[in-house]
Parts: sequence; C-alpha cells; structure tokens
Amino acid sequence: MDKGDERKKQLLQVALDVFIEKGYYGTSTREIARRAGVSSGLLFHYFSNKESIYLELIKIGVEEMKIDTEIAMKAPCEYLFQTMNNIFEQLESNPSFGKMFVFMDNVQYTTVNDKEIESLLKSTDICSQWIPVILEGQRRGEFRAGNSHSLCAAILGAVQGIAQEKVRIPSTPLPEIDWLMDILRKGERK
Amino acid sequence: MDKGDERKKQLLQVALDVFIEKGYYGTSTREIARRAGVSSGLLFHYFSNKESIYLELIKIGVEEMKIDTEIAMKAPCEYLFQTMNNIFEQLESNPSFGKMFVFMDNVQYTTVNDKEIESLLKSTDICSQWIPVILEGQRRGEFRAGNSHSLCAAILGAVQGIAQEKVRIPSTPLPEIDWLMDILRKGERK
DNA sequence: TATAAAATTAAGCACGTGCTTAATTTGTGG
DNA sequence: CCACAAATTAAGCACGTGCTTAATTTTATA
Repeated sequence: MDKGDERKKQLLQVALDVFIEKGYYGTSTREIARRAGVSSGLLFHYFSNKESIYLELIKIGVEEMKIDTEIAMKAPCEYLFQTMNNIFEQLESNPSFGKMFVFMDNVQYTTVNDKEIESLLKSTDICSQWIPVILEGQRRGEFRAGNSHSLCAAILGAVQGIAQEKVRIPSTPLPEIDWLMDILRKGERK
Repeated sequence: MDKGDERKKQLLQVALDVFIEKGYYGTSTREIARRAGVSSGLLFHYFSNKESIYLELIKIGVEEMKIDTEIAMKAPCEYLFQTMNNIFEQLESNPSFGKMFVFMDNVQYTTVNDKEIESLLKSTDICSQWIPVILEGQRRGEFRAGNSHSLCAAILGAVQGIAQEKVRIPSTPLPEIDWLMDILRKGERK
C-alpha cells in the first residue's frame, strides 16, 4: 500500500475518534489534523471537505452493518444469533469495530444537511433492515408475537447499550448471547 | 407566572429541540433565538452563556431520571416494572418527556469541556444508578444471574431504543411491559 | 544525480459563532 | 399621564471555523 493510502486510512481512523467524541458539528477539521499530527491543508488534500470525511466513514459503517436479508429470511432466529455472536466477538477483539458501531448509532440521530448523507442514513437504518426478518421469525413462531417495530428497537437498543458501555469502559464483560436470545424466543426455557 | 419566567421556559423548550436535533456543538445560540422568535441578545439576557442553557436542561433531566434507590432496593423487580410502566406512559402522553429522555442519553456520550457539566453527567449516569438495584434483585433471585453491568446496559439500551423510535416516529406503538420484564425475570414462564 | 511527481506546509480569506453593549420599546404602579 | 423597571432589539467585536492557494519539502525514477 502506498504512502497516500496509508495516510488517508490514518486520517479516517482519527476522524472517527473525534466524531464519536464530539459529534459532527463539534468536530473541527483542524482538530482532526492536529490529532493526526499533520497540517489541516493535508487533510483537504485527501478529502474534498468535512462532509466527505463523514460520508466515507458512514459508507464503511454501512458496509459493516449490512445484513444478508436473503439468508436471514431463511432462518431468522439462527441468523440473529449468528449476528449477535459476531458483533460481540468483534467488540471483544477489535476496538475500532466498537467505535464504528457506536458511531453508526450516533449518526442516525444527528441532522446533517446533505442529501447524500441523508439517503445513506436511510439505507443504514438498521432497524428497518431487521424488521422484515423479525416479522418472518414471528410468522414462523420462532419469536414471540407483538409489534415487530418496537420489538426490533428493543433488541437493537439492547445491543447498542452493551456496545456503548464496552466502548466507554473496555473492561466491561459482555453478556451471554444465549441470555439475549432468550428475550426473543417464543419457545420454552429448559 | 410572570412574563420573564414564561419566556425562559419557552427558550428552554426550544433549546431542547435544537440540542436533540443537532447536538451541543451543532446548536448555535442564534438558531435557538431564531426558532423562539426573539433576538439572540434576549437569550443572553435569560442565560449567562450557551453552556448554562445546556446545564439547566441537564438538571431538569437529572431530576426526571432520578430513581429512589431506597424504595428500589426493597423490591427491585417491582420497582423496575413500575419505572418502565411510568416511562412508557409518559412516552405515550407527553412528547416533551420523550425528547428529554433521548436528550439525556445523547448527553452521556457528548464531551463538553465544563467541570460542572462533567460532574452532573456522572450523577446522571442512569446505568450506575440501577446497577445496585439489579444486583440486589439478583441476590434475591428475582432476576437471572450474570454480569449486572451489561445486564443493566442491555435493559436501559432496550428502553432507550424504544424511546428513540417513539420520538422519531411518534406513531410507533410501545411494546408490552410484561414482555420486557420477562427478559429479566429468573422465574418460569406460564 | 537531475527531474518530475507526490506529500506536506504556512498563511490567510470569508464567514458564522458566542457574547456584549447601548439604545429602544413595552408594561406597570402612583 | 408620568416615571421607572423590565423586556427586547440592533449592531458589532474578537475569535474559531471550513477551505484555498502558493510555496516548499520529500520521494521516486530515469
């Protein structure tokens, strides 16, 4: 990898940190540059403007959060289990994954006046990705009945809450996934 | 109530909206003033600076989120049930409660360089308020065992997730509380 | 080693910000 | 109706911001 790509990657990493810490508006391009140990001019050599930095991070995040609906619909409960398992494993082993995870949640609730960002946000809305899967799971009787929308919000909220704690205090132990899955299952406990 | 108090209350209401929408740094005092239909000079007549507006909102929020630990410790499971019930009722009937609820969550994850705000944030940390209650509940066997910290994060995260959806899309129906409580209970299902 | 390209910096412009200040309007009791 | 206080505004200062531009350093290659 050439020097330019490496620098760009580093700048994105630093930007992610600052965005999480201070939000979009609270983050100044000067601070990103300062923390990365470069001039702010260099930052604008690699990115055309502040929004485009944000946008690139969101794109990376969208890619990481995307679920395979086709597979998911075939075995909703199993897929959710696998996904949670995967998220928790990454939270434990890869700190920058946790940061991205929290970032993507914050992003959902921040207004940035940019058409492209706005439309990306819609495609990122994890909740609306999962709702059809939950619905299918309910139809099959794998999940307990009830409003799928708020059911979904509760599940994702729980995962988010856990991730946020993990990012704030990395030593926080993660809960048993079986426990989390029990929340959702219709079936009896052993 | 005299005219001044009413204006101040109105300004706080507007400020809450903008803070939720754009975060602390993204919010300009000019915008708060503009949305309230007054000059920015007036805003600074009622509040000494931007931080103090934020601070007053946090203080109101802290008061609303505070739990009565003494009572809670006497009947952890029952108290959690009552609290959730109360939160859900308010989410349904009082839109500004939902806003405040979401605001208080956002606040936790935003860095504002102010000693007073920082210490208030610690006292607001809903998670650390609930942990001893959860622990006591586990000791009594009312709640299922496991790490109380992440258990707590999951519960509060779920409630947050639901509240956020409710604020974003007010028509979202709320889930059954019994269902949420089932997540936590150690006991058997009927 | 000479030269073109890539990486990087320093300086600065236009603008929006938080906040102040002095002046003006509005409201109220005697 | 007047005087005084409270409510409100308009103008503006100092500063941090996003971003540009021209110049300089570093790197790679022939």
